[in-house]
Amino acid sequence: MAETARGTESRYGNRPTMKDVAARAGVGLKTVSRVVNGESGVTPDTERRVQEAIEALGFRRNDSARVLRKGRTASIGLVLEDLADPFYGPLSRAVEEVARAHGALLINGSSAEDPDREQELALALCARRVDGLVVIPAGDDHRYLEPEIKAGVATVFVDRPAGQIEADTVLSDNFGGARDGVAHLIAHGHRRIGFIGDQPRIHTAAERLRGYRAAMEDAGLPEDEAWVSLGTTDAGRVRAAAEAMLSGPEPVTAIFAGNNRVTVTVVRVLAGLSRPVALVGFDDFELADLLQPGVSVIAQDAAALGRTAAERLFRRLDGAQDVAPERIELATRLIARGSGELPPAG
Amino acid sequence: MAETARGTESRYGNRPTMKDVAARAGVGLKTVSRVVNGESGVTPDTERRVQEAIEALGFRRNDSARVLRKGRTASIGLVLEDLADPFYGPLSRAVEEVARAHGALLINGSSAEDPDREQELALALCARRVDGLVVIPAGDDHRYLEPEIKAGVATVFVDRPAGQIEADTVLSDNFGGARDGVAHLIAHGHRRIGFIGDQPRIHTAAERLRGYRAAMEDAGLPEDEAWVSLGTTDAGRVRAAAEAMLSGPEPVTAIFAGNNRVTVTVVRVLAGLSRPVALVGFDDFELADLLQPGVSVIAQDAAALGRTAAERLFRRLDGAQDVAPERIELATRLIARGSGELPPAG
DNA sequence: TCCCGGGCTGACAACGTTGTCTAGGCTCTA
DNA sequence: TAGAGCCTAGACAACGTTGTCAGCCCGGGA
Repeated sequence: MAETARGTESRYGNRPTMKDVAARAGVGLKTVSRVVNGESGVTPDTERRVQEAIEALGFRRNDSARVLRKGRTASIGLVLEDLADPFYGPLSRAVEEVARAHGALLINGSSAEDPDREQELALALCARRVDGLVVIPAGDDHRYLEPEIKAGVATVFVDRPAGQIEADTVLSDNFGGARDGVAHLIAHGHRRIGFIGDQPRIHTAAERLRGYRAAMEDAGLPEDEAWVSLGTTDAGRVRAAAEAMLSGPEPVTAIFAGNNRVTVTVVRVLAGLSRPVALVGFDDFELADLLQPGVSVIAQDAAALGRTAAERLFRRLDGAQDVAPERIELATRLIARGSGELPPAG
Repeated sequence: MAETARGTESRYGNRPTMKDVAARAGVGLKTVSRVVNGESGVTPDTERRVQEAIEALGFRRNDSARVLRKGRTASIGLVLEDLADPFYGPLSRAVEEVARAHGALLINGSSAEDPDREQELALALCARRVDGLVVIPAGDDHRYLEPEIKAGVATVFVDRPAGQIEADTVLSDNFGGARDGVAHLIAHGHRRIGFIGDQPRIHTAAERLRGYRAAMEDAGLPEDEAWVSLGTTDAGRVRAAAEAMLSGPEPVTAIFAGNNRVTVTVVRVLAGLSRPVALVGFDDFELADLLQPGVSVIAQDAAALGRTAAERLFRRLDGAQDVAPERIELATRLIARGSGELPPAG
């Protein structure tokens, strides 16, 4: 414990470096570098000696030093809301696959829907000198990223638009999707339709509400304050909102749920009811088809969002710096499974 | 376009460095470093001048250089199977939270259940000099990590044990969980019980099969080759397996599903059947309670697995290097929702 | 025999930061 | 007023790698 194996090739507790490998192989530092990087111009015999030394010492190149020297990290950052959310898993995975195809690693962090945390995370990633950044915004002011973008950090926003700055953005057609979903309910005879959504400061929530309103207006239906409820998506709040709009003298006969978490809670509430209430939810979810009745949804393709964003990002990294920022909108798809086709009860 | 703003404070296209900030503020390099790191010993006036220069130039410290100098990256790596799998989302998030509490970032990658890719990823993370590594093994030989561990990379394996090396491991009680689940079916009168699981080379799959066999044996029940099916968890394979054991002269009256993906497919198969078949699945999943009947499961706590592993890792990083590797096993929990309590039909 | 060219190889600086050490100016006390 | 001591500030080396450049050796041609 007192006497450690110090001073043979490398200091105890420290990793061997190319210098150590070079010393052991009896060659120059640069030759080791050449072998490690598979550069040409090394005789087979020298290469073998170096390889042996690498094996013997358990050498592994220090990428921090490499990055410092080369300027590129071959890694990109992903700032999302919550890795545990089933919507972001596939999105994240899609980004990772594209990154992998470009030889880059993915560093990610969850903002937990907190703008300060988003900023902290994004800037920490910039300090690591990620080559690019994919951001699912929690806040609505991204001017803090301007110096970074100017300095060459390719940045793409996904799922929600950037605030106060111009940048590439990949979105689902939240407005159109919600409008289609509500129109679907209207087509099945509903006139009193509730909307339960996320907090209005969140772009997707606002857009979906706008879609709901557009569909109601298109159909010449009145709107009732009591039919719209916005707020956090925790089960308690959503349950209360649903129960409120389902009671009273003129209860809604159908509900449009603003996202997957809301939908699930609404399904639970409706399961406890005796009369049928129609439901369409935004976002698809596993097993939606197995419930009784199957839950009709507006599906968005999370993987496609991630893939599109990441591809856009690497296109910029591969030279298209001066292309103007673009806003890409992906279509949504109505999947009818039964719950949206129930006729109005009562 | 030809004449760029070169040579004022920093080269065009490159980020400003502390040197640039120092020049602009008219102070020494080290003073900038002090300000950036909030060290003491700088007069308020000097600090203000430096801060102004930082703002003006949009300076952000280069953490690569910092890491090179300091030796610690304040980041840990997570190698898992598939970020898009609903089981790994919460696990990953839990690891991230612990990392965040220790001021570290999380770099992660999916192995896609491919041992070579797992190794490639893990070693790439080591080259980045992550301080520690959380690994959900895809392969069964991890000797390739020995030099890294020896060099000080704290490593913890989760969900499945390390192969061929001694290392900290955090597992669920797969054997006990499966045994309890099958015993639950037996207690409700079943004698012909099927087992559909993942590939036997995967540790969890093997353990769960062992649990199934133990429960059958404990109850003195015979075992039939035709009741056990192991293989990939894609829907086609699982569907075929389920249909096979549900047909013939002596069909099973209950099925134990080896993981969440299998369970979901089995639920689909059973939904198409006229007679009731009992089911218990390993892994809980959202909405299991809303299906008809509710799906009984053996639940493991993915977040607890991740949290426990990450805490173990940081305890090592915080000085407990010489503690012997430990194997921690977390209990599972039977959640009865109806599908496991169906009596044998026919 | 000398010179030239090409293939290998290594010395050295640089990337941007932090730790160490020293210098200079100030205050405080005798 | 001189000396001690503290506080602020900057010069410099080092972290481990890669790019540049120069040197060596060997073979071939004149």
